[in-house]
Amino acid sequence: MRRDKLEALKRRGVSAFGGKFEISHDPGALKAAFEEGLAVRVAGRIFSRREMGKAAFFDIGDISGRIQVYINKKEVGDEVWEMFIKEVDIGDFVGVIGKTFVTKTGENSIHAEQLVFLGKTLRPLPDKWHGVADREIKYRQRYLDLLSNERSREVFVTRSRMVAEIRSYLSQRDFLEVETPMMQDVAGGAAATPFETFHNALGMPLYLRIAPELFLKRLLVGGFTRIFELNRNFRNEGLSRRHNPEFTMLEAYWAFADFEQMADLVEGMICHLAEKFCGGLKLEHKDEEGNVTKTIDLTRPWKRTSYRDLLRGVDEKWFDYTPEERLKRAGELGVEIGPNFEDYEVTQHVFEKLVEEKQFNPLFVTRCPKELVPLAKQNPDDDSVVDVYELVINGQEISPGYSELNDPQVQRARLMEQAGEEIQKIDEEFILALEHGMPPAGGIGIGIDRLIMMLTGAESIRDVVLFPQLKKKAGS
RNA sequence: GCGCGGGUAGCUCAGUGGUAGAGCAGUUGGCUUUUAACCAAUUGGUCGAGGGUUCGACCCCCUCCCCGCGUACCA
Repeated sequence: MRRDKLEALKRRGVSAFGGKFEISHDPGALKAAFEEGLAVRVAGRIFSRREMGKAAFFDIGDISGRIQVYINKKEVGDEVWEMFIKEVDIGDFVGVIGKTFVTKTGENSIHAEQLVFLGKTLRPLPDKWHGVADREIKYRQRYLDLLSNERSREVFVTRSRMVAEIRSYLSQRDFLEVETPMMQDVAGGAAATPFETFHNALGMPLYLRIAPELFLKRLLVGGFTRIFELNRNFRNEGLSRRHNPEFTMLEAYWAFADFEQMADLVEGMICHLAEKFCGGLKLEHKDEEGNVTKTIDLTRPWKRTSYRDLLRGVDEKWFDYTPEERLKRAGELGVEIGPNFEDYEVTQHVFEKLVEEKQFNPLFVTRCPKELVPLAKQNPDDDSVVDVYELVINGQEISPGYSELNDPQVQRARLMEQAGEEIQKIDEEFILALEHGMPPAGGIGIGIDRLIMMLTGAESIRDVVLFPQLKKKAGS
């Protein structure tokens, strides 16, 4: 049907897929800063049309927004009018040359003097009122979601602006953005299963990075003092509402700082984003009907509490129990424990289920057990804990921050302890770098996707990642 | 991986062991200030795939595929 119109356009001497068209305004920008009587040239896709015999209204737009156009037969001429009626469909691209005006009903619009055809759409757009509701279509064909759901457009435009703002926030504080390898010989810096690939010319396996940490620290050794990297990490693990196999991570390192300065930096940055993009520090998450389901209060200063105190809040005698008693108590508290859990892992699971997942307002968890964080410095007064924070907001870990471990001998020992059961191999090149001297430093990581979820009120990571990973459909 | 829910027209959704439905989109006609335009008519289906039960299956049973939620894995 629409293909027939391609032929009709050709007969009319009109290029079905258009070309250059100079514009004076983006549709949304024109609508936002409307001024009457302006000569304008606007291009966009037609999203709806209302015909009335010899005149019509239609809406054109793009990611910037939409604006209404008025067109009538007498002014554009019979030829263009006939093309508009017979060959132009919802979804097609057109250019409009005309003047801005306000309709009887008060709608800021463009009065078309000329209409230029700029591109044919061979398939119909989704329902104009409901948009795309099918999750699978939203994720597999994100373009249809963006075209038909205002909310999705908002989230992704906001994400883009927030990421740009993070970069500018850090560069204003003299942090330099750097790029380190995504393909690594040893996938270090975290404990996660990596994706494996193979380099033919070098004849060696390579791993997609699970974290940039060990390379960023090499740069501290090399004399950089304030650096960050904001890019993708890859982890070959399960998918969930909070996990996508590739996700965006910010890591920043600051020489001669410690984890508390890093906490201040992160607190300041997240509050800045909330004030700039979310209208303040009280965030409301809403369901599809617009009812408030959750409120997150980012008012400063954010609480800083030790890991052990938080667990004592669950059970004040938690650390007085024997490991066997803790295992039993975890069961009583309804926390499922795997078969070969170490004692600290039992405690960590109780922490995750009964503290982390219930914590919506920001909380810096400090003095975490050293087993959990082998790349951080031990506390000088109690070497069973490390000088770190784990920032929890919205029931999720949003950001860890460390006083970075820079003693190569201790670092090797700590990684060896860890490597026992984990697959992690020691990155000898990293240890070698540390032996050349890494300055004391603070470091942070921020899971950007989860941060965006928290700030935009998205329930699933798939709603803040443009193309989330899905299973390949049979036959496609 | 396991458990629960889902897959019906391009989109949003109803539906029943006995001829497959609505709204929007599309098509045709009418209408020169509409905005979920309106009025009239009309086209459109592998009911996720395959097998089974039945006189008859979109519906019941089995297997598989995909999506969602939960769970497991996850510094």
